[in-house]
Amino acid sequence: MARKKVKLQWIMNDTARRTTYKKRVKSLMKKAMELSTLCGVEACAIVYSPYDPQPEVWPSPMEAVRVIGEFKCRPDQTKKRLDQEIYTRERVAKAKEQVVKQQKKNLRMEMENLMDQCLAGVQGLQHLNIKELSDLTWSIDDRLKAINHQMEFFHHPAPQPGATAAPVAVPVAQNTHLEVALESLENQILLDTAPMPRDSLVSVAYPGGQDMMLPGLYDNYEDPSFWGPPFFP
Amino acid sequence: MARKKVKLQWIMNDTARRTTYKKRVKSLMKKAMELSTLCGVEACAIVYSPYDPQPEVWPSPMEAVRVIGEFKCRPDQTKKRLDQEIYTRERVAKAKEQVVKQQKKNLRMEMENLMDQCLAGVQGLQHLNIKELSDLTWSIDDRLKAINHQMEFFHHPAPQPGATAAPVAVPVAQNTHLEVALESLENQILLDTAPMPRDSLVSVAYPGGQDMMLPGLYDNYEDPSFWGPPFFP
DNA sequence: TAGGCTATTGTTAGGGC
DNA sequence: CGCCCTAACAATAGCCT
Repeated sequence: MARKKVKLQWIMNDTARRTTYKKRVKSLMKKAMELSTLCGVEACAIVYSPYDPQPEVWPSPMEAVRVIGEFKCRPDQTKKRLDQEIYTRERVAKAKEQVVKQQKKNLRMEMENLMDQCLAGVQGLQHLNIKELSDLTWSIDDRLKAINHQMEFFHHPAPQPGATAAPVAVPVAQNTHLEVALESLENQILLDTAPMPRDSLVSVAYPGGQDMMLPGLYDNYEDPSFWGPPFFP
Repeated sequence: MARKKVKLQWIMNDTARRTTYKKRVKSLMKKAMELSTLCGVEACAIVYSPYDPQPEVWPSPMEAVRVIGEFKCRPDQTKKRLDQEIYTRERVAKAKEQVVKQQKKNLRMEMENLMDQCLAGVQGLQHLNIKELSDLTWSIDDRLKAINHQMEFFHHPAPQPGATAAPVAVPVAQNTHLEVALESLENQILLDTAPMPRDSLVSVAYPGGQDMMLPGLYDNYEDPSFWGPPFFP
């Protein structure tokens, strides 16, 4: 019995995932058939799965290809919508890349500052009194906290500034702060770009209440003034 | 409140159809999204409707085109499946055409017989006694019944033998006997052809219990022996 | 693995506004 | 038309075989 409401996320358990797939894909096709019959509309649905060499297709491979062809070849607004989508997608990708880049830059700068301070401290260690030593320790501790704060956005990945962008290829149950922020950024752009905002995008939640600041929708994310380190003198 | 279980057929009422469409297409896209998320599979869904100049597409026009392209270009079994489907479809179309053709032929022959009998009756009317007159009337009546019986398969269309095939373009609530028979024939062929019969086609019901005989799966439906008039001397 | 079962959640037809 | 509501209907998660 459906004891609990399942969360909308990738099902880890293999057999459960397969079972759910089999049930749901069948339902989906049925729903498509019902919609087409009840409302007299043309429709098609295609699902690729690792459980079958052939994709699941409704109403038939031929019909699907025909329907899609009609959709692809339409020269009017559909074409424009496609171009618009390509444009938006590129814009989102570019913005995301800039966000990640700047985030890494922040991290690197803070680590360099920390190293500088450590180096200075070590070099002048013999000349410091207890008070100065304590201050140095606290200062270094602050820098460490700042670094940790920055690193939180990357969560799991190694804190090396030169590392590639978090390659979270496998589905994860818990998104990193960076991922959440990127998603929020994408939603902002989509909302700004879309002529008619979709319902699913209207409510842009910000889980976890992180304080990573997202820029407004400006065109050049290269400008570091948008990303100025909030805690650097 | 959903007081009654709706029948799976085209909704006549315009506003109700539109409302149902709006609700169901939204649900369909949601289901597609859930399936894709839960099971980590690629999927797309496209619905054309008269209620919107643009088709409803999930997950996006671009993705849909990409997914379809992948499906279309696959050279292996998918291609074979397409060819197989084309072959089957042609076979079904040919069989259906032959059925309609023969049905019309039957109708025409019966009408000609009726006319012959009427003509003979009229010409020899003055020589007939009461008994012969009664027999003639009953005979003509039988022929009329036979014609009506044949015409039942066409139901609404004009009974002219030269008329084009029943052009039931608009959705109808009640299928004609001919349509039901043709559907049954199609299902027979699909069952016979399909390597793995689909669940939805296994139960080929024959609503109304009509007595129109469907041929077995032979290759030449032209042979009138399969369609020999059941009530001709 | 695939079906069958059922408690539970999800969908939606029909109304009202 | 679109939106909200609710009861009736449908889908399905988790078990079991």
